[in-house]
Amino acid sequence: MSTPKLTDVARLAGVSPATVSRAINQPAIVNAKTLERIQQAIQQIGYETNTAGRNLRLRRSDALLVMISDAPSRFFSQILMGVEAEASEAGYNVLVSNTQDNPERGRRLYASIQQSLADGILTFGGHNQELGDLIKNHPIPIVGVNEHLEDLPVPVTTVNNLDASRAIVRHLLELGHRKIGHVTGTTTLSSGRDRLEGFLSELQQAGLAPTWICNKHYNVESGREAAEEWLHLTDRPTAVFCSCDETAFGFIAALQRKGVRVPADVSVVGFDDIPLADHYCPALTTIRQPQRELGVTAVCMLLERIHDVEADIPNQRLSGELIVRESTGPPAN
Amino acid sequence: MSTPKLTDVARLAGVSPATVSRAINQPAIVNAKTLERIQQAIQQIGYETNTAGRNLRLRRSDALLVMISDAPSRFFSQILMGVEAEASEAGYNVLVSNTQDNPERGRRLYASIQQSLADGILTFGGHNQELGDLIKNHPIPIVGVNEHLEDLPVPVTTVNNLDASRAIVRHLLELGHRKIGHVTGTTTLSSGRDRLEGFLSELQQAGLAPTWICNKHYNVESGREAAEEWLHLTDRPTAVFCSCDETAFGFIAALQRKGVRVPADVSVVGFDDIPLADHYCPALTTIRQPQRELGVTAVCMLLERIHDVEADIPNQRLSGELIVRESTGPPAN
DNA sequence: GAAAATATTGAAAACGATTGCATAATCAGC
DNA sequence: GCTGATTATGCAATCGTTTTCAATATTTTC
Repeated sequence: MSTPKLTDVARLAGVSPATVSRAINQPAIVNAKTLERIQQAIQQIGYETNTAGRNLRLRRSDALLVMISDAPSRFFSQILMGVEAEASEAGYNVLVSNTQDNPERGRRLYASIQQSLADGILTFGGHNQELGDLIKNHPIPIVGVNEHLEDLPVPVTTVNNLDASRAIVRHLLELGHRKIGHVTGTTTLSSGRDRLEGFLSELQQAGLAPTWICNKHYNVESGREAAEEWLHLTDRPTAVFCSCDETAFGFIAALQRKGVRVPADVSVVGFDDIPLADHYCPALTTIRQPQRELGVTAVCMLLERIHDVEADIPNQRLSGELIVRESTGPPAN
Repeated sequence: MSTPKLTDVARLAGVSPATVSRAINQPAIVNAKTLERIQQAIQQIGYETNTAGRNLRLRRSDALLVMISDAPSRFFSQILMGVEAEASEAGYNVLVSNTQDNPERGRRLYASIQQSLADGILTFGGHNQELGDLIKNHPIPIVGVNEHLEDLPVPVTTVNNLDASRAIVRHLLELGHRKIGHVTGTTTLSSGRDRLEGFLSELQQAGLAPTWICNKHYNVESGREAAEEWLHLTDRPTAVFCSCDETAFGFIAALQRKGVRVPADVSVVGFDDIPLADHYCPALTTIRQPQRELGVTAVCMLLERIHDVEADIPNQRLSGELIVRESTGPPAN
């Protein structure tokens, strides 16, 4: 009466449970005639494999855990779509959990593996502290997304922040800018540091020093705050590289409110290419990140790692693409 | 040598597995002295409950499945945070899966319940077709988020789209507008229809007819397209209610590009209050949706339903709040 | 201090699926 | 028609927990 199980199928098809199991998992090795009878029985009573039973026996979960930090990542959902697609393609389920930046919760998440609740972990953003000790003791399949996990032997997939930032600076130099500023992202994250470093190194290569560096975070408020600062500068940069699109929007909006025009008075570049970037006024010059692909790549790496925890998987750097739109132009002078 | 199990704890503590299990799940009924010995043993060997074994025995999964459609919902990740928080509070895990608008995949998702992979389903957006037959045969714990599932006995949590839309129209009327237009959302979704209906009914109550109705979808492109149309109107509305913030942004940006000023030339209202709304130029008048709370409420309803599938759970309508900012003002005349 | 009540524990049977080993059935070759 | 190889199936153990039922130990009550 309740949900049908393997035994029920077996009885109906007149075979042993073992044969039914084989019919499902290795159809090739069971007699064609028998196979058909079993499949019919399965259809007839609407049998579905019970995951708990299967997981128990196989000692695995076919589930992936997505670790995130409370602040919804800038384009978390986009990446998640990539993750979901690739994982489900490979027959895995996707669990989402949130550490809420609480080390204890991070530890419990890690325990999911031991609990055979998940076979591997994808971690968004730097979760170093909570993972450090754990990973050193017992290597578990884990892959980082977007951010490097310092000092931890964890393979990571990111966009090439260094190159992308250099491309931005080069673009601004080509437009004729010589006084260039940067509103940083969160520099406790590797992406924030890399974007800053790319910015500095490309400037240096051109024999220039940064005109303005404003230490902020990846969000809209930072853009507004940066705009306040910019307005009070005596020697204003003619172009500003904001470390993400949201920050750029906050920056531009705050300036526009004070009558400063973009790009006539100051050029602004973002990073990420969120959907709105193309529809802002002015449309935003930015770096397009392969968001979905980041998710897909991460899952591929994780699956490899699950297959062999010791596998030496190199970090994947996907390249971002500079998209030139309306927010950048020649300096005013 | 491998991961420790209940038996190992039992041996170490010198008790039977049964007692260990009780020590974990109902500590009150086990002798204080024994309890402590067991807890020490658990600590010592680092025992973690194996979920598969537990799920098999208990015939449940402690997992929730979040169904989504491919297009990342406008603020999917925000709601997801609410879901995750509430679910983990209640000891549930959260699975994310994507039907990709494929009925077959929807069916398989549903099967997750039978597979004891998840105890209940949260569905974002209308997944009627794929669920219709299934739900009628076997009632399963399922709750809808954001959108009503037509003709299906599925409890739903949404924002009160009707009232919110009325509030918008009232706000515009108070400002003196008499020629008001609406760019609809996806009207195959209940939210799109409700927002339209609220718009119409409030106008009617004021003895007015809508000046312009533009049938679009929930995205930025729709806003741009609507702007094209608006520019070609002979009798232009002085205020436009866009069905979501993104659409409003697309609309405003496209107008600004043609030299039309907001709100001087036309007032624009959005819906959702995404983070950028407050930092756009002009800052957007919109409806604040309790995104996180939507997630929390949905989980509460689902848990009730899991507890008793037959439970009669009323739909929850959370109220949105009109946030007046800079994008609306008196008509130009 | 004995009987009755209560508090703790253990033995063993599930939960549902998979698989090594052994057996039975089929087939090829001579 | 017999031998040996091959193909199909079944038996039974196992994965790690939980829980019923019964047994034992500890109190309480009169």
